Amino acid sequence: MPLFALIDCNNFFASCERVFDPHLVGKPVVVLSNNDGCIVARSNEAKALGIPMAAPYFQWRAVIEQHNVHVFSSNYALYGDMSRRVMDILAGFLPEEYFEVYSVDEAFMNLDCLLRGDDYAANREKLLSFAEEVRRTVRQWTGIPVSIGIAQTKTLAKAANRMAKKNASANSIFARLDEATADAMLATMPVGDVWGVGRKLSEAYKAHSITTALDLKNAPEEWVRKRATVVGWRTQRELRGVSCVRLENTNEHQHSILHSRSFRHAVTSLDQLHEAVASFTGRAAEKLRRLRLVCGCVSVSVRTNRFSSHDYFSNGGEAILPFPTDSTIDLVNAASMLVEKIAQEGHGYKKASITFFDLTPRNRVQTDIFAQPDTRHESIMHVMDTLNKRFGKDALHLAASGSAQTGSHAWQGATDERSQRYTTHWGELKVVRS
DNA sequence: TCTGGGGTCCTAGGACCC
DNA sequence: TCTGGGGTCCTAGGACCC
Repeated sequence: MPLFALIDCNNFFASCERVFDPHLVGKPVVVLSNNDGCIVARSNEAKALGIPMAAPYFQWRAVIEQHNVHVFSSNYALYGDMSRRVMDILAGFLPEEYFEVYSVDEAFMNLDCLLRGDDYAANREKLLSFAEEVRRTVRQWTGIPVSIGIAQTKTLAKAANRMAKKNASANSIFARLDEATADAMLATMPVGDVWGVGRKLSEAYKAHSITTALDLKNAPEEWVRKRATVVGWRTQRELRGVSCVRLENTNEHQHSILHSRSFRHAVTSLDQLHEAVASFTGRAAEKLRRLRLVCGCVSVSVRTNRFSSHDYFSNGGEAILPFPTDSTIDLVNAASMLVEKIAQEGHGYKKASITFFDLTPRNRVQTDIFAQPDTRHESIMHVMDTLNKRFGKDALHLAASGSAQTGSHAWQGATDERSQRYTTHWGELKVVRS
C-alpha cells in the first residue's frame, strides 16, 4: 500500500516575516504580491478578520488599518532562501527518491518504507512519531511551523493536511489509515477544497448536488469521467484511496520560464515598453542560465488594464530562434522584434510578459551547420552573471533595458513595505544589539 | 489612484498521412 | 443519388495548482 505525507508550511510568507520579528507572533500579518497589489499570505489572525486569499489590497485597506494588521511587501529573496532551508531539512529524512518538492512551501514524502506488517496500531504510532520529529526539527532549525497530513494518496494527504491545520488538537499532524476516519473527514470538506477541483469544476459539481468531498467520492464514476474528463476521474479515484498521482521525478527539467510584471503606472510610450520587455527578458535569461538550459522559442505578450471595461487591448506573439540559446543578447533581440510586431501606439499598457519555451539542457544541444551561435556571447554572459552576483542585480545589463538608476520608469513597481533580506544580503543582516 | 506571478497538464479540433 | 476509416501530430486555450 502506498502512503504519502504532505508537509506544508503554515502561512508560509507570513511565518517567514515572524521568524525575524517575533513581536509579530499572535498579531495579524499579511504579505502582498508585487506592486503591493494583492494579499497573498495571511497569518491565522488575519484570516480570522475575514481577509480572503488573493484579495486586492486597496479593497481591504480600511479593515487592515482598523485592526492594526502588519503589512509586508513581498520579499522573495527571503522566502526563497527560507524555503530552501526547510526543503533541505525535509530532504534529510528520506532517500532522495522518496521526496518531492511540490511548491515553495510544500513537499510530498513517500512513507511506504516506514510501514511494517499489518499491525494497524503499531504503524499508526510509527507514522505519528516520525511526523512529529519532522515537525519539531523544521520548527527548531528554521522557526517555520509546518503541518503534516498522511494518507494513501496525494489527494487524501492534502485533505489530511487541511484537517491537521483546522483541528488544533491534532497537533498539526493528521494521519489516517482506515476508511471510516477518511469518510468522516471528507464529509466536512467542501468539494471546492479538494486538490484538483477548482472554481469551474466546483460549480459544475454543486449543480449536481455534489457539495462535499465525500459526495464526490461516492458520485457515479461514469458521470464524473464524462463531465470532468480523466483529470476529475483521477481525483475521484484518489479520494477512494486508489493512488493515481505518483511522486514526481525531479530529474526532469522544467518546460517553460516566464517573467511577467504589472506596471505601477500605465505605459504609453513604446520605447518604455521595449525597455520593460528587455529588462524582463534579462531576468528570465538569468534564470535560464542558472538552470543550465537553453531556449528555442520566445513568446511575448502585452496588455492594457483588464479591469477597465473600455478599449481593452491585448496582443502576443512568438518567435522560433535560429538556434537554441541562453544569451541575453540574442533573447532580447528576439523579444524586441516581437514587441515591434505586437504593440500598437495609443494604448496605456499595464502588463507585459515574456516566456521561454522549448527548453533543453545546455549540454544536449543539437548544433546546426547553417545557424551558429556567436561564441563570444558565452563569455559575455559569464561576465554579466558574475558581476551581477557580486555587485547586485542589474549592476551590468543591456542598454536596451534602460537605466533603472534614473528612477523614471513608469513600469517599475514599488514595494514600500519590504522587510530586510536577512539571510541573503550582508547589508541587511538582523541586528541583535547595536 | 490601487486588482500578482510562475508554472503544469489536458482537450478539442484541424491538418495531414495512407 | 452516393463521398471511409484509422491514425499521428500540432496548437490554442482552458483549468488547475501554489
